[in-house]
Amino acid sequence: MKYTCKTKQNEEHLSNTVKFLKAVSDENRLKIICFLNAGERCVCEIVDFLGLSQNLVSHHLKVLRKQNVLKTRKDGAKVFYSIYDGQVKDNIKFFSSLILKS
Amino acid sequence: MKYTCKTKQNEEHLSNTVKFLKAVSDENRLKIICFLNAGERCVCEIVDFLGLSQNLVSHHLKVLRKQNVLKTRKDGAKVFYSIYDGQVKDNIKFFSSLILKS
DNA sequence: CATATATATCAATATATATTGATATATTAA
DNA sequence: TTAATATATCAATATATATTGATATATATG
Repeated sequence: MKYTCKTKQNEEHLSNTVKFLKAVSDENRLKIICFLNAGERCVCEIVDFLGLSQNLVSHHLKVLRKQNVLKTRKDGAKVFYSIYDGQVKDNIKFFSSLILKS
Repeated sequence: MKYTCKTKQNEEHLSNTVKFLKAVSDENRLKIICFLNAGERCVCEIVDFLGLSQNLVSHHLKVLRKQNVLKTRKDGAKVFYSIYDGQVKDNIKFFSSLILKS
C-alpha cells in the first residue's frame, strides 16, 4: 500500500504523524523518552533527572501524553509515566515508510 | 551499545536527532518528503504540487537540506531535490533506538 | 486536622519558526 | 541584449511553543 499524499485518509494520517513528530522533536522531551526507555518513572524522578522545574516537566509530559507517546499509571500521590510502545512503533513505522523507499 | 543520556558524545547525537526531527515535523515539509519518495523533483514541480508560494517552498527546502534530509543536483537553471536516504536512515534508526526497547 | 509531598494548571513572557511580499541572481530563450 | 523562467534571500509579521512564576488539587503523614 503506497502512500499517495492524495486521499483524505492519508491527509489525516500525515497530520497525525506531524503531531507525533512535533511532540518528540524537543531536546527535553527526547531526554525524557531516553530516560523512560529503561522503564516507568514518576514525575519527581524525571524532574530530578532533567534538573528542570516541576511545572515545566509537567508541561512536556502533557505534550507527550497527548500524542500517546507516553502513558500514565497513578499510584497514590505519584503518577508513573512510561513509553506507549505500540503507538510509538506504529508512528515510527508510518513515518519511516513516508520518507524511505520501500 | 545502550544509550545513557550521559556522555558528551551522546548529548551531541541527541541534539542532532532533535534537529532532524524538527526539520521533518512540519506538514508542508512532510508533504515534500512524501512527494520526493517517488524520486527527485525540481523546485517548480514541488511548488505546483504543494500550491504554496515559491519563496515559502524554497524556505522549507532549505530547512530540509540543512539537516541533510534532502540533497540537491543542479541542472541548468533547475535544481533537483531528492531524499538523502543514507542520512535519513541513520537518523531514523537512532531515534528509534532511543524510544523503543532494543 | 494540619502540614508536607506530588502533580497539574494558568497567565504572562520569551523565543523560535512559518508565512508573506519584495527583491536579487542565475540561466535560458527570443 | 532583452525578456522570461527558475531559484534563493531578506525584512517584516504572524503564529506557535518553551519557559517562568504563582497557584490549585490530591494524596500521604504526623
